[in-house]
Amino acid sequence: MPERTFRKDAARNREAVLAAADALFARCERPEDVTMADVSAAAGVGKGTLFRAFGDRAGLLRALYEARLKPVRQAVEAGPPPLGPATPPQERVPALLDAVLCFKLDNRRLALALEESGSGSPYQAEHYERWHRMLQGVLEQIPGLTGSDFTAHALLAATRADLVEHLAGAERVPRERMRAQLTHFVTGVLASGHAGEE
Amino acid sequence: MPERTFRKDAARNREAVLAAADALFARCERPEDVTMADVSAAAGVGKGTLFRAFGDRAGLLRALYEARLKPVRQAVEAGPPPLGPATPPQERVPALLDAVLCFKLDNRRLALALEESGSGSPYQAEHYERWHRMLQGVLEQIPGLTGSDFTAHALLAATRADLVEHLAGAERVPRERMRAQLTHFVTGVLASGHAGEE
DNA sequence: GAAGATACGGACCACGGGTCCGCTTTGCAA
DNA sequence: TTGCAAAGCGGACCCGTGGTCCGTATCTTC
Repeated sequence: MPERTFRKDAARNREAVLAAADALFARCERPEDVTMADVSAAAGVGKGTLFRAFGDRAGLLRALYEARLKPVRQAVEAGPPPLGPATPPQERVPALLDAVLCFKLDNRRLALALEESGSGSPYQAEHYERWHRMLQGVLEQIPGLTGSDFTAHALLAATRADLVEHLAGAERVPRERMRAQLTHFVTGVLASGHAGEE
Repeated sequence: MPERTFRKDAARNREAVLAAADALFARCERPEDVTMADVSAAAGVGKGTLFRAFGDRAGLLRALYEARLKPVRQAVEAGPPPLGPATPPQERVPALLDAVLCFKLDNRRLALALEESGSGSPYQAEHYERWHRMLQGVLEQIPGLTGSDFTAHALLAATRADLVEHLAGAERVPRERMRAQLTHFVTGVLASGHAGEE
């Protein structure tokens, strides 16, 4: 099997960088003033090492994001209801979006950094594609609901990192209130398929 | 009145810069590779002039955007239905969002440039605030609809420049189809307030 | 037309992402 | 244990970009 074997020091440094970046992004105010040099310095590593390990800034962000996202992904792909695949669509869609929202609330700076510095639009990122496909798939199982492709985009747009950041930061909307509002909104969208039918 | 009087050459140069930037953004593929030096060169003007006239990159973008947006704003604030204030809310909300969408379709690159280079999140821009206030105000006139603040944000999020760009560019969704989908989505959201009442 | 204010413009600066290459470490094999 | 590629290291370096500065040119006013 072609699974590359990594040298011990390379692996150690990779972890150090990941940990340092994590800490820096958590602490900082705006993600763009965590510089690559900062990260490498905080990790006690040269810039060259950092760039060889992750390719570029976007690569580092992606790696961090993916690592943090892993538990959520697993819960969605093979976990118990209300996130897992056994959930009826009507319930699962709000649960999915709530999970996304919570994730972004818990990782505000990181999500922000990824979306804005992610080398172009966030819509090219594979993790966005994954969410979109998943959501669209579930939406399609809801009878009477049309335009699942656009609907999935629109619903995900309501959880964009910078919007979340704005609401949580500038408008000081408390976490639970925000979750309730999003859920209410999503539920409304799902119900709308049936609204005009009577 | 304290209305500063501008020197003739200053005014001329300002216009030249605006026109040049407009052309460059319209032509380019990705907005971030229109550089300030490019703009000043295309306008036949020094960089100093450009920066004195507009402050910084975001200032230039904002000025351009505002200029383009003016007709739409007027139509919204004092025009005939379905955009103007005389329109019943149920109709006006989709019309407003359709107008935003069309504007972003017609000015893809510019809107993109402004949202991503706009010195931080787009949610701090005053034009966003204006749209949001307006939309929220109209939403509040719709009986049975709650959470107008969040709903306004969520609906506007569905017209984000990079989403529009993604759909129009990568997914090749035709203009009319996109408008129809957005309108359908918006109408659904509005109807949802009444869905659970019977 | 002279004088003061205003604007011009391009050389210049700071800074951040990303590269390069001589040196070190590691891991395998004899 | 020792030898020796190969893999990895790291910080000096490069480059492009936004933004500044100031001597010079242009406008306005009297």
